[in-house]
Amino acid sequence: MRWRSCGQTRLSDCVTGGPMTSNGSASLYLQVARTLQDRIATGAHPIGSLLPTEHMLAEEFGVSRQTVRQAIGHLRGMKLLSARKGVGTRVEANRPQTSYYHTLQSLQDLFQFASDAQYRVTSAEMVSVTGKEAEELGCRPGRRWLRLVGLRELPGPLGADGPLCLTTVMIDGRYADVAATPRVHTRAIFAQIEDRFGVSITEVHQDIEATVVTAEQAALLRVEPGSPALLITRRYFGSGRTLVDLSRNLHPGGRFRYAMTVRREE
Amino acid sequence: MRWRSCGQTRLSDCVTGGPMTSNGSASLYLQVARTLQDRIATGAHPIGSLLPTEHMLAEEFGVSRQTVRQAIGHLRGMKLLSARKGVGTRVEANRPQTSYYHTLQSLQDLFQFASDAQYRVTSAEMVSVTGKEAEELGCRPGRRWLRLVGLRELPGPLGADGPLCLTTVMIDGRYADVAATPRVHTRAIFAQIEDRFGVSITEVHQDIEATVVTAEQAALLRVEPGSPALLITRRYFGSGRTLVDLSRNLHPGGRFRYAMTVRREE
DNA sequence: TAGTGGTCTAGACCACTGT
DNA sequence: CAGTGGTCTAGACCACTAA
Repeated sequence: MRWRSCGQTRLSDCVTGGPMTSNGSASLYLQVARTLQDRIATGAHPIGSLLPTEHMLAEEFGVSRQTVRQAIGHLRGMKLLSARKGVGTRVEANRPQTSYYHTLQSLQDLFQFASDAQYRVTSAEMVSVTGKEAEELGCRPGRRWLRLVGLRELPGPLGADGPLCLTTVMIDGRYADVAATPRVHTRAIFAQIEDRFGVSITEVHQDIEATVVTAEQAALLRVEPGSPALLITRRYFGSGRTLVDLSRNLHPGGRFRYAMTVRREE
Repeated sequence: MRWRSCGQTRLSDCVTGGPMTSNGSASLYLQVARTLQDRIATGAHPIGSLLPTEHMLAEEFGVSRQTVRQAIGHLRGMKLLSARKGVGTRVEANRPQTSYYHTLQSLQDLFQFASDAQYRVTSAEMVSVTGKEAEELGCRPGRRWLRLVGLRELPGPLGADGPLCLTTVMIDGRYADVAATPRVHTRAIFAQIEDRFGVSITEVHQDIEATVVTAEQAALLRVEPGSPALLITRRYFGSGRTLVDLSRNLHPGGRFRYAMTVRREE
């Protein structure tokens, strides 16, 4: 069935005039968009169905096809519609979903310490992962990964309070060259892999839990054994959801806390 | 000075043909966009400067103004350009900044426990905040807030392991009616305030730190004293960055961890 | 092959801005 | 006021999809 395949609709009949919306002077395409949005919201165009063609809508509303396209473009921006060449315009959602975003300028913002922090690697060894560790890395047992262990600390007098965290990194063997031998890193491991191998990190999974430090960890971090700490595990995924590297950061409680702000879209 | 105020530029001279980009068949507006992007990247159009007018660009490239607008719209979507009616098109950025997003369907997703968890309030008292507490709430001393103290727990047998967390909530006195007396809440406090008072939460600040539970807290949470816990503080802001409510959640380490995924835009 | 959305043009008028 | 971007039109051709 075609929706109103004939006959013309005056936009002034359709636009519901809320108290805040001065619809009288709204652009034509916004009036069209609003009308379509109302129809979608009321179920006249169910989710999954195809909208009338742009040509038909143009005829119905008595506007040019370009104006209809602008209206549809507006609703596509709101994820209410999607369009495919040769097919049509599909209804994707009932109403605009108010979602909230946590925006990062770069992945570096996941780290919440100064960008000049240094990662001093004390041990770098190639290992064949087994059992539980292979499972954590999402690979078959026997695959080779580079394991780094070290401390992250601020340079100069700022670092006098002790290390920021104790960090263990597992790097897929393919990218082991970035840190094959122990040294001091001033750039994040994932960033070095991105640059050196042209891999692009598309997704990061971060996991935060509370724990208490063991005697051994306490000595390295220069805190009391049994004191609280945040254990932050990050998994960096490249294209195809393949794990590129995994880092495990143990932050002494007193020296660190994780802050984030979430904003409503728009 | 006007940039190339006269003379025409053939697009085929401008588009740099990377190995992956089949530029030969790219849309005209994408070729224009690419050319402009190159010029911006190379500093021919410095950040903060105005682009030549749409009319001039159309003339220069030998395309219609609509096509230039499409190209500019493309770059505006990438936050490289911004446009103001009556003024012009301004260069905002050097190159596309790859930003990453953490998307939430709703603020409920900040909570990482089952949505049927109950908040059992054991104490609700109106207080006049002073000193440090007033500072935390960003208000003058003497302002009245409602303080709730209680446990969040799962209903039925799922809750047998003990409470999910020990939660203290401070509610701006204006909205105190939503929880004036101790009772069991099945919906988040902020959501009740949103519904009841028409306030809309536009921003949430979340703060995660590690701590160890005191003897008193341990008894309530049914864990060992000195065991690790996550302390999650959330500040809910309404329009104008006014604090609507603040919640402080103490999660026993073993029962809880905070997970989030960040994705590259597009 | 018929019909879709994607692109493109050459015009036109408008609201807004800065002088 | 002149000039800007924002909107709108009536055409046209194209690449793509599904029958």
